[in-house]
Amino acid sequence: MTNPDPFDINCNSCFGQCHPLFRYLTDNERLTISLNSNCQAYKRGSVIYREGNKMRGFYCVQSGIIKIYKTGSDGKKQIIRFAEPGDLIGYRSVISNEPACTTSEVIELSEVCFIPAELLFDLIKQNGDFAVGLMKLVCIELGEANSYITDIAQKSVKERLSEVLINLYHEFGEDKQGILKISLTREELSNIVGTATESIIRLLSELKNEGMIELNGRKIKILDKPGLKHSANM
Amino acid sequence: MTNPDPFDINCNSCFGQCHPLFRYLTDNERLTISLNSNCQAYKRGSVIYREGNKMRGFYCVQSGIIKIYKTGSDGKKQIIRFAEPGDLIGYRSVISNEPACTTSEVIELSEVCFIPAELLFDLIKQNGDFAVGLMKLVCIELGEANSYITDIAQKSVKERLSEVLINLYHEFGEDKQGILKISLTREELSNIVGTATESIIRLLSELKNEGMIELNGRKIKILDKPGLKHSANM
DNA sequence: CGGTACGTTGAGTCATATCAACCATAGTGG
DNA sequence: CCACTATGGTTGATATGACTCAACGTACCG
Repeated sequence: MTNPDPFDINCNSCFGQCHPLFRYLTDNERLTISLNSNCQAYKRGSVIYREGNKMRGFYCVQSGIIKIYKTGSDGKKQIIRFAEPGDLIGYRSVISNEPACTTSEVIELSEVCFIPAELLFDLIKQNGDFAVGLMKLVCIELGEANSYITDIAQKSVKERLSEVLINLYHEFGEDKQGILKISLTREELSNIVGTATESIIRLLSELKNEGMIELNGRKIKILDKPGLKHSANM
Repeated sequence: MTNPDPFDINCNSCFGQCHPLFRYLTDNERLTISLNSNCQAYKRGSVIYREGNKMRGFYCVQSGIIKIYKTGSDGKKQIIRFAEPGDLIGYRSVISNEPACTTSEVIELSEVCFIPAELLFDLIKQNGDFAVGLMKLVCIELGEANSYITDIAQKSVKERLSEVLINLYHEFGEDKQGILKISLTREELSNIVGTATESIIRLLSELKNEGMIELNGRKIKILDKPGLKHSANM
């Protein structure tokens, strides 16, 4: 339950790393944002915003990895997605004007830039290309959510785990030794797949025995991508 | 596999019944739309657009009920949501510029108005209030999808069925005799809950025996709303 | 009158959750 | 420096929710 305090950082070069969306902005708009935004670093375990919070703005991720999850009625976490450098988080609740429907918690040391809500609305209204771009972003996320619903409802736990591993590979890639760059606990994996931790452990070692993956603690190496995809029924 | 042809209808008064979103439009914008849109009626079983289709525009529902579903890798349908009078369908794929990720099929005789994609983009760029309103719509849908993911991943089939019944009540209401206005086959219910048809049948009669609901073929009457909510773990 | 779609019930099986015990590791405070 | 505690990982045994398969009933429709 530790929740380390964030700390201010210097972020002159914010927009360099930011979402391609910001390319649509005029110099003037960019200036307004950099005058009104506020960058902070958060350590692993920090919560950037919590389910139920009223959102006064949204965030742009400069570095690190963040998990976005919902808490079910029995307290179990369900990871909805991850945010990486360039991603925006929290904008959904800002726009829909609802309390945050998810919690976002840092997995790897992250630098995050806060941008107040009013600026977001101004940009949407002033800059049509930005509006279309942002809307495209939400629509893609919605499409992914729809697929996720179908998968969870219809696939077996093993199929889902295989699919999750493939997705993590596509999203985060692997290092020189072929190890998945994102490192998750078994529990976090179970919170993505939507199952018990023990099931994840058993199925991971099944996949290992089938030669699909190699395991070394939290380090996961995918050995047989086509095999895994097949196992995921993709 | 029948797919009755749609037929043209007169739709002078389209915008009267349309989504509140359209209130943001100027008279001029409204005129442009009514000159370029095209209303048709579709019978039960008709498919308005099919998963994988390239979308040349989106639709505004004037009357009727439409189910929006995805087909899983084994061919099983997963109903994502329903569309009612005033709802927009198909806009997600238009904006994200992807092929349709769902199929929309008519459940009850529907009048539907087609609006070409270019007009949508023009409106977003020209009319800031419209842009914000539409974005709000997508964001709310995304929030609902996130809840759905969590529910399907964590709740039992019976909890989900109870919740679906409550949701159908809120969305469609009941007639004078207290019977849910939307009438679904057991299979359609199973395609919402994400389970086997037989399970739905058994659980419906369990809920009946517990005094939660009354059954008469497809007619479902909710007797004990608080009880159902409790059974849904809401 | 036969066909087709829908609904129901029973029996058997299997995937997955749950419960419990145990080990490894690392951080903490006295 | 050591005992203590928390966290994460693993394994086995057991229970059960939910699916599958199969048979049959029912109703409507051309």
